Amino acid sequence: MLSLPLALIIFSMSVVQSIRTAAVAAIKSLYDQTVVETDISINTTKPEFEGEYTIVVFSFTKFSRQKPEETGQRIGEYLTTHYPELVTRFNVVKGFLNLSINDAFWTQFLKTSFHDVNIGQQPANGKKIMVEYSSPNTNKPLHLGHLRNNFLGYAIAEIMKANGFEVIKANLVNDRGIHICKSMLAWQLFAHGDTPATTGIKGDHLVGDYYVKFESVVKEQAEPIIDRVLESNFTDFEGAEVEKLEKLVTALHKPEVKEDKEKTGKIMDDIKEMSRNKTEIMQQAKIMLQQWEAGNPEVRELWATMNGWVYEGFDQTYKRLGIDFDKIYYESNTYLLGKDLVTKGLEKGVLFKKEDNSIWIDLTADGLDQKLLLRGDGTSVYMTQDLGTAVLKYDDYHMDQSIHVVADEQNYHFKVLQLILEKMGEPAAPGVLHLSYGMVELPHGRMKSREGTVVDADDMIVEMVQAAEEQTKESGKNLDTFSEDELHELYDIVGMGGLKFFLLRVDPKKKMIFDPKESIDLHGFTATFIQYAHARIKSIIREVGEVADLATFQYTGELLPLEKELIKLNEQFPAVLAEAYRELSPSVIANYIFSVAQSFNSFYAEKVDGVYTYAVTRAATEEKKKLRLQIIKLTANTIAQGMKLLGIRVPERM
RNA sequence: GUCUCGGUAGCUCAGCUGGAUAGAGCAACUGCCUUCUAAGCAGUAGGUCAUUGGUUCGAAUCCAAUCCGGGACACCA
Repeated sequence: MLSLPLALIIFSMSVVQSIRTAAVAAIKSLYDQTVVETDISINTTKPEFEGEYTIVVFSFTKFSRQKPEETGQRIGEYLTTHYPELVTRFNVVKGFLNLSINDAFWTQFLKTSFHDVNIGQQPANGKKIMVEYSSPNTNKPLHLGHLRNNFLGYAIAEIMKANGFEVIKANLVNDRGIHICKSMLAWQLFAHGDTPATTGIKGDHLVGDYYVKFESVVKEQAEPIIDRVLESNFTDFEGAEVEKLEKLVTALHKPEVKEDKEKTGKIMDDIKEMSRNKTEIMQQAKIMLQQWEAGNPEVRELWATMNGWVYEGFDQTYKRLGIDFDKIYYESNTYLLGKDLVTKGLEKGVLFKKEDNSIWIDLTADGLDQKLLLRGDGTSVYMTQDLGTAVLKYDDYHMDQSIHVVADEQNYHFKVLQLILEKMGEPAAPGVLHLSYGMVELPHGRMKSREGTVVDADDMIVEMVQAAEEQTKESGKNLDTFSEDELHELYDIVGMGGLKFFLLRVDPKKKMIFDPKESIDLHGFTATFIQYAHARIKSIIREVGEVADLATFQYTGELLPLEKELIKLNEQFPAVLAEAYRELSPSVIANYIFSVAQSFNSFYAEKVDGVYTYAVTRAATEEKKKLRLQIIKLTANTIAQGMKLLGIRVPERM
């Protein structure tokens, strides 16, 4: 085997990858057995054993026909003799082959990477991905749930970019429908011409206030109707509705239902919902929606004006959140698009028509139900619109993948959407991917707008930045050298970072509990902890100043444990980045960056007999100083880059 | 009812493509600031990994059943 080129190849790969390659060769040579690299299980070595990485050899005993200990011993010997530039020592415990990686491998990696501010960035792979996120309704301001969506979408887009994809960030704004008509109507009835300008209220909040007003009027007007229904007086209803209500009310009086709170609640919800639909103000809202669809100029103008207020408000919030989009779709422009598709599907025989002219798809063969795609009167439903926009987006960009960041309560909807696109043979179909994330709950349970437990996004931002300011002042730090502007920027970096990190640090798939008290905490597993580590490093770098020949320096002595540990952790960044992409999970990055910061803090603080073990400015030799400077620069770059992927800034000092 | 996701320390979460004595953070308790920032470090305590059975040299991880919790199953979006 040619040792020099091999060494070069190995130096250009990750450590784990190099070990895999070497192990495959070892097994081939020792046992004449061909194994796939992915069949080799490699873990980081437990701290109580010597070594950095461990090969699990149990599964090799099948073909080695030796005890695990012997197998490990032989592979270990092979690796140290044939790959000395990679593995210097080994030890075998049971079926675990612990490898000590050559220090030169680490220092070589360090030399080539420490100054790379774009560390982890993969070369372009020629593939295009659209990430659609945020997707707000225009009748209410953003709340905590939207924040998780926004941060997730943004971070996923960044992670995709870092993995070499071309990314289009898209926002599909739901700007039309009964919800916005509710706000418009209530504004007409009760606002006396108030605008954001005359009231000083942020546009999205003003519009949201009238939505709330609308709902309270509905509630008021529905009460007498509900009372009549409960007295079996159905004068407000007609036809099939009367029959349904009769059934519901009869059921309500059954003794077994009376005892069952859950059943009673469900029946009452049905009655309430039907009654709400009969209120005068709801009827008016429906008329307004019809007028909107008919293009009534007055309604359209009010609609444009109020949506304008909302967009101004949203833009402020997005800016504050540090979130942006490359393309904005409006449902008012796209909601009619699905109809053509449905016609096409009908011609192809994928869809079918019922007697009332409504159009359906039968998914029973796929274990799902029949699904309505077009109403009997020819108007579209939610699914029709989503089909239309999916096709439109594909026509616009021809992306390889289209990721929809949408809460997991819509899992069924997306399953159906994908299936329909597939059956229609749409080219967009294979690329559609639902990034389903769990809802954000408060310690007491779900946020409910009717109960006023919704946490407003703008309020949340203000609170977090305030908390950052208070805790900075309480910390007893010397803030004299900071200007007012610098302080405000710092509070912003810390407060916003805290909020983002808190929402991104948990696996997106899982629902999460948002405890306001905990979210304000600046200690432990938080953005602040990581930002602090970064600021500390920058402080050291400033103090050290320029060091000659750092870029070409490679340390040749022996590495101390935490020096090695930090380099090793940093070296894993590209692998972590790839995993975050595979799992579509920014939390992978968050956890990793935290462990890097933790590791640095230990490195920073270790002290024996009053002397810092890993001192940089006061290192015992010039070589150690250069080595550690490279290490901390690398660490700062990894932290900054990782946090950037999460949309979180890191301060130079704090 | 059917489908689906989850159940790990008092709390919030990692670990889940099977690997060594299950890890963090918070809360509790001990220590550590005259030397590069104590928003930190070192340590103590805290666990029938929901339960039961199975597969395996090896199970928190895979399979099955059960229990508990969330969500979905609209001519709402």
